[in-house]
Amino acid sequence: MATERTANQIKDGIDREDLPGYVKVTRDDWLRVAMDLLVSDGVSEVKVLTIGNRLGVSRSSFYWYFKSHKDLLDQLLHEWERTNTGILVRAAQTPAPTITAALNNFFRCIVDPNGFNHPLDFAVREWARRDGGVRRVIDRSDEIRTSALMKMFEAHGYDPSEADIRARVLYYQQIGYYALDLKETLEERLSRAALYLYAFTGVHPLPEEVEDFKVFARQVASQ
Amino acid sequence: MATERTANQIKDGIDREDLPGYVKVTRDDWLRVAMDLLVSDGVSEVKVLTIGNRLGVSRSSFYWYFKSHKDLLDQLLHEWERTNTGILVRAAQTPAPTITAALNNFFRCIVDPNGFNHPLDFAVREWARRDGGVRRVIDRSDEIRTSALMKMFEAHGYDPSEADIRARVLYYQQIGYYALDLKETLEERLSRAALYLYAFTGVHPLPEEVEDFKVFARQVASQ
DNA sequence: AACACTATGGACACTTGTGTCTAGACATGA
DNA sequence: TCATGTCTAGACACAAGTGTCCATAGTGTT
Repeated sequence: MATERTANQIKDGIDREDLPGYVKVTRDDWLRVAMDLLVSDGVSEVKVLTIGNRLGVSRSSFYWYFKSHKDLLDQLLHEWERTNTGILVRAAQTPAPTITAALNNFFRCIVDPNGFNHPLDFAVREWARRDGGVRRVIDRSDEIRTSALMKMFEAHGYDPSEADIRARVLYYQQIGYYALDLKETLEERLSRAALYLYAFTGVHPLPEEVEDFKVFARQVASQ
Repeated sequence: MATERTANQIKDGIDREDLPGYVKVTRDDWLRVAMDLLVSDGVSEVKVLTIGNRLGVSRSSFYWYFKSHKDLLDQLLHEWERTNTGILVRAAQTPAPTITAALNNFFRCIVDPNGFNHPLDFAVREWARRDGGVRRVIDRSDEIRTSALMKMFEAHGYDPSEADIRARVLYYQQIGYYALDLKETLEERLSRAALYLYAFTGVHPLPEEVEDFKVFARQVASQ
């Protein structure tokens, strides 16, 4: 009896018989669980012990893959920097016939689960409050993001100072929305889409543009 | 030699000879330093040891005034609840001739150092992410605040659905602005005031209204 | 079948935090 | 001046975290 799990079958019940040698978990496994913890509970909960327990592996094993706890955190920050800002900037730069369509591109990447990762963004932001190094990295990213959004408004005929303000209001309110951590449903959010678009651009969106966006949002949400 | 400070002269060099009996610090001193730590470093840094060191007093003394560490945190949350939301709601309810003037009232309380305390608000928000009890308290406050702002827009002729959106954009972006923790100077912010007002209301503010606000902001900033 | 190599487990040392207990310092009032 | 009551200091116990050391479990190789 006592059907003990073999070394390669721990971890969420997924078989890992492909792993070479006497390996229970990989470096990526440590990183993945660390990232989950960072996102859901904040940097202060990213603990070697906690991750080890989740992986069903002893704490000492961690030090085979990472120099130290700080080493792990550096990797997480680097991963954030590599992904989130690039996604947002690319969305802002996507060509669009009207400002409303351009804004739709922005919101597409916001609501897409495979797009901008706000829980991660927010966790890193919180982390930055207690770590000057992180603070510097995040300041650079914010600058890059807002200036990309400003260029987006400029490309649709707003003069520089108005483009700057609208970029800020748009970006700030989006960060604020997730800072509030509201529990709205998708439909609640979508019911306000047309009015949001109007408030952000100052022009009334075409009904078909609003409808396009709603279709897209429902589609990615049901993925 | 060895000019030792007497028991009543610790704490930031302020004489405290008025304290009765053999008292070095008061309950309020513990609360005040705890609040400072909460605001500047987050709830995880509100430690009995740290506060005690800052007050120049032993840790044990803490337990004379508070039942436990959690007891202290409860007091801080209660203090936040008592102050911040009320200040914002009162600003939103202040009578105003135009929507621009009403918005100026809102921003007045935002920039006033004696008004809305955003570092505290943000610290509590961060805290809520890891504490369901705090989460419930903060959700209630957000609801109260946004609905007060919505009523403010409605009172100036916006229909309910537009008032709702404009209240949300205004409140979300304000939370976002402080979430970003930008290092703008007051003049940088003021240079954008007219455009912000336009973006939030959809109507161009009168020059004298903008000027009124700038005068007020410079005045409270130099206090 | 012995070996080598990689990754893991467990014991240990150290640090930092909370909370408890008890002796004692200090002002005040009789 | 001496007792009283209020606050404080220091020692202790305990828990949870990081990091180190070394033995050893498995795999793959010869």
